[in-house]
Amino acid sequence: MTPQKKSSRTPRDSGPRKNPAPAAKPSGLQAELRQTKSFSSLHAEAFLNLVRTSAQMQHALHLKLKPYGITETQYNSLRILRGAGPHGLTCAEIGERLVSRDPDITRLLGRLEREGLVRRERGAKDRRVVLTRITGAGLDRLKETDPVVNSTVHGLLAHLSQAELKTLIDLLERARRMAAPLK
Amino acid sequence: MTPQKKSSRTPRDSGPRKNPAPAAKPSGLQAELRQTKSFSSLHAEAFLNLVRTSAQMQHALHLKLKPYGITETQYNSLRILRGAGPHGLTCAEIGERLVSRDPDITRLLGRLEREGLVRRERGAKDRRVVLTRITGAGLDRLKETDPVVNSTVHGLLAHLSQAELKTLIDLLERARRMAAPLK
DNA sequence: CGCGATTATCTGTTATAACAAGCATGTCCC
DNA sequence: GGGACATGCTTGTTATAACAGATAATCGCG
Repeated sequence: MTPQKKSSRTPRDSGPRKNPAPAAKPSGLQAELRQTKSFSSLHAEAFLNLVRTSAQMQHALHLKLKPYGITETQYNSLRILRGAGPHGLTCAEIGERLVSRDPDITRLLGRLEREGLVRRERGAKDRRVVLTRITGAGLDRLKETDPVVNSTVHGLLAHLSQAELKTLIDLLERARRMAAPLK
Repeated sequence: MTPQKKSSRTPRDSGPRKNPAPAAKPSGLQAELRQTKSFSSLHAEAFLNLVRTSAQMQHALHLKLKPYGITETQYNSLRILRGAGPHGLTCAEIGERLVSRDPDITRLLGRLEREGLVRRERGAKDRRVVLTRITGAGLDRLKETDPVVNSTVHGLLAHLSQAELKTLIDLLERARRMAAPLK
């Protein structure tokens, strides 16, 4: 039961805030989000830009992949398995290599197996592990979707110069250093 | 020799690279993902870095917010509602301002209402819309979580200089220009 | 008014994400 | 070589994301 008690406290007015920072430079994201206040710090602004840009691009890619009946994570997994070659990989290894974390590799692979894109098999040496390999159908699916992904990603970033891309990559890698690895 | 040929400034190139030889320039992300092949293009490398960095930072924030019983999107919504003041906002307006898209604002707000953090009410003038306002309890929750979010975000990016942050922000905003707005 | 088109939100349904507990090996150490 | 511990995956459960269709109110126009 939610007490839902009526708060005796009226919502504190958010009226003219007392000048928190020099809002001299109206930021682009601030306008996009129709925010009235300026960001509390450059760190916050960078973080929000990062998350928003990532979300927009992932969404764009998602829309492109949808007609092929495959999600970004599934595509990512297939790429990983193709790269791993015929030996296959364990669930843990796949998890480590995924661009963004998935706490349930088992069912992710289960879905891919149900569609015939991968095949799973208990390890012969260590019977605890399950080795997953990509199938011919999986390779075909990748062959079909690779150009879509490549051209989408390229199209999203084509307006930046090589130098700008390198700077961006460098900054992102350095930014990531303080974030704990996804576990 | 690096595959990074400096062709004339046309960003074309980045054709399929079959070169299985060890990459001359081992990128940081490539090592992180234990990839054997080099990235097919700078665009792909930038995209993957972007998505991964965003995911790691969001995950870090998620872990910090979890003890307070609130998700990132919920926190974002409450911030938006606090910023909007006592007039409240419609579902559509909230959706526009969310940093990352949520296709189901109704139930997102429903969960917040169930916890007493927001209150909803049909618009008097236009009875189609539902105006949502933050409650006292919602403001309290924000007061509790704001320092956590601020310090987390700050901690994640504190090792970058102001100039680097500004460059990063600028590049992200420019990168975003080609991505369709989240809808 | 009344009809159709539009807008804004809600509901139903399915799929996936997240977390926690469980089960089957494998390893180590006495 | 047998029991405690570690490892690797699976299963159960709940919450949330995603999408499509339904519902309700408003607006434009004759």
